[in-house]
Amino acid sequence: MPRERREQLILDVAGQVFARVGYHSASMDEIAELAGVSKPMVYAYFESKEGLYHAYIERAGGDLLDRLVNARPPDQRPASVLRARITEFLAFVEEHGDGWKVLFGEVASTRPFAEQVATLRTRIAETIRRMIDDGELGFDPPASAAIAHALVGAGESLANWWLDHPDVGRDQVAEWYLSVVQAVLAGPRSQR
Amino acid sequence: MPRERREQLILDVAGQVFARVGYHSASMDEIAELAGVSKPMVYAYFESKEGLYHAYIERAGGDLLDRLVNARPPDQRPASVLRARITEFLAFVEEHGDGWKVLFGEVASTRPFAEQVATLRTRIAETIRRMIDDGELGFDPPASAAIAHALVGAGESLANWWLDHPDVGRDQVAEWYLSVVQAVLAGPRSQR
Amino acid sequence: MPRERREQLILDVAGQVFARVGYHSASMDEIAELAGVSKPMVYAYFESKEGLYHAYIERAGGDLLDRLVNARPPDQRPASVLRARITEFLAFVEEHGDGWKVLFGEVASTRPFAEQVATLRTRIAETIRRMIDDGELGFDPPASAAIAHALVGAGESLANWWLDHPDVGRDQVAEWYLSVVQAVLAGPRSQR
Amino acid sequence: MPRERREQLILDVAGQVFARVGYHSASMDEIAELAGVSKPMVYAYFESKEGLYHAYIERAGGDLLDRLVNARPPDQRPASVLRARITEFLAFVEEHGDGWKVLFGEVASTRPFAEQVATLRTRIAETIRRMIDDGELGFDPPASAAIAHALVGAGESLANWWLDHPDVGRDQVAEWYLSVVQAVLAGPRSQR
DNA sequence: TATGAATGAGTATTCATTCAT
DNA sequence: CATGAATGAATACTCATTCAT
Repeated sequence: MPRERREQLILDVAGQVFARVGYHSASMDEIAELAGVSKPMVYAYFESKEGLYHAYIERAGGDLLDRLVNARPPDQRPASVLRARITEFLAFVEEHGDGWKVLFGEVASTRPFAEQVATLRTRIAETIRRMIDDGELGFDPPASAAIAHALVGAGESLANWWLDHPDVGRDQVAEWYLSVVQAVLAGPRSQR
Repeated sequence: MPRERREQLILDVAGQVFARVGYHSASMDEIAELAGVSKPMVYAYFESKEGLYHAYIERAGGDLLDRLVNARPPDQRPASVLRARITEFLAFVEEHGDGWKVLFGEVASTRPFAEQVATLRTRIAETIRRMIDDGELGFDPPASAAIAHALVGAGESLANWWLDHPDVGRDQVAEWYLSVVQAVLAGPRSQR
Repeated sequence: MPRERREQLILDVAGQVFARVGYHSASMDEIAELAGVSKPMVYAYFESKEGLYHAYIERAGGDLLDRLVNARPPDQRPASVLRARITEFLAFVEEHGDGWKVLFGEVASTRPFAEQVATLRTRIAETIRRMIDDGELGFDPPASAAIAHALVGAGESLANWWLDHPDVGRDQVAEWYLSVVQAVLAGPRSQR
Repeated sequence: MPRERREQLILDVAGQVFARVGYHSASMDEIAELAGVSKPMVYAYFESKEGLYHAYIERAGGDLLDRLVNARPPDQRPASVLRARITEFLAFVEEHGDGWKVLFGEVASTRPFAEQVATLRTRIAETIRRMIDDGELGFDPPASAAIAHALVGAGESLANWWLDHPDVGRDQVAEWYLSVVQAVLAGPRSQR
């Protein structure tokens, strides 16, 4: 088996284990066994447990960003673009449960990785912030960054709520999230 | 030193350590030493590491809820009530950094405690959901719960962003969060 | 409550605990609590866990020896004396289960106490050896001591078997033991 | 060094330690060190302290039973068979002191293992009981089981006495035990 | 390349024992 | 006389990591 394939396979297994028991409780023994590889192999490929986690975050985060960036809306109206991205985001959550749990679960605050995840979150927030700044919304730059983060957090939280209510359809959730984002982007003017 | 005082002292120290290195990496040895107590004392008071963590979450969560519930707005207009609560919330984050980090950091997804924290989050969300259902907003019940979670997540995320930008004033952040909440509560009608 | 009474009470409780979980697993905390006394009291009376155990063995061993020595047979024929003693022995096992378990259970080989129990066993064996030497049985002194130990062991083992078969009557067991002892005392001549 | 050899070596060392200080006081640290192995190895091979003890009992008990079963008497007369078995038994005690002490020392009553040892003792007793039932001795079944246990106990006790009197020859002790067993098997008829 | 075998360093937890009051 | 509060020292067990082959 070529190295590249093995690496991917190990990452898949590692993701399952990390998502199930968390970083600290995951054992290299288990990961190696589930992957059908000897432990020294895992070390040869990823250097250390931290390295393995790092690699997994990188891959999952990259996947997520790719999906967001490559979302293909039917037309270029802002609302369509937004809806397409939200749909992609929720698709990732649905199809890639392990990645989601790892990226936005305990990792987000587990010390050596918090920064890496924060970066990812900031990059996602950026895509939103740009939409804000591009509109005529009257949020100043610091405000727009903060608001963007708030919206990302709203999405995370909504996604987690969804995981606890799997009977709700993805489109429904997307609609809610969309309306939240739009309301916020439309701004406080609504409270006359 | 009477038992009650020591217990509080140990909880304080435990919170610092948990906030700094997380549950798994926290060592009972370190906690005991920082508290100026022998390890068996910690066990006598809290039974186990899990018990200690549990006790800390309970205390911090209770503090936060108390603040939210006891917020005293200048008048009873919804906007005033909301602003008062948001201010209390941010005050908790500011004054009680350890508690905040523990409650909304890795704990939230560390296995035996996730449920305890989820309960807290849900209770906070409830206070928001009630505001939604009481208004004339046209969100159906499942929607209102989901939206409430989204708003809580927005607040969490905003608070975390704030911790990374300490030069921004609390009132400013409160204003932003307020406008987000109000925009969402005002609902999708704004997107004419 | 006078000291003497308390001491006896503590010994009673200690015996129960020792019999139930063994010396090592017995905790001074539990003993003190069950006795309704504070731990320092136990230490004041018995110096240490070892001291407590020692005291218990002494008391239980003394009880057993007393019974054996004070057995009152209906007449002075050797068979009657023997039967009376065996009956007393089994009565002790039946009525004083804790004492029996402690004396002839793990203690017998738990290091610091083995000797103490060995002494007790030897003194019991002595009473048998004397019966051998007093007869006309043709056992030389070393043999008589060895045979006496064997008979004591037979009794122990029989008593333990009895504890596992509580439906068998005491008299029946006594009869069996008696016949074993008598057969052995009658000696190898039986194997014509 | 291949795994199987190491396992046996660790068991040897463990037996020494268990025989010397008993199960509870034995420390895995000491066993590992004496075996010239690191502690994790011991755990890798035997899972736990209990597992190690269990394995040792199993091995020692198996050895003892094998010897009893495989005893090869010069001819098939009952007396010869009996003598051969007794000799094998005493040989085990002599050559395999640790095993003997562990099997018939505190283990016999140390909670999680008592049953395992009781089983062994019962299987030994069975071999004797069969001799009783096969003879024309007039012991009823419950009696024969009880008597068999008594004889096993006599042997244990005699063996322990022997350990305290190492100057006595093995043949001599065997002779004594043989005469005890035969006298009992010959039955109470001798007491005319 | 690949692994079976091995370990150093650490962790939670327990318990007999003792002061200060 | 009596105890609540406190601890030193030890123990079983785990795990990321690395050689020797």
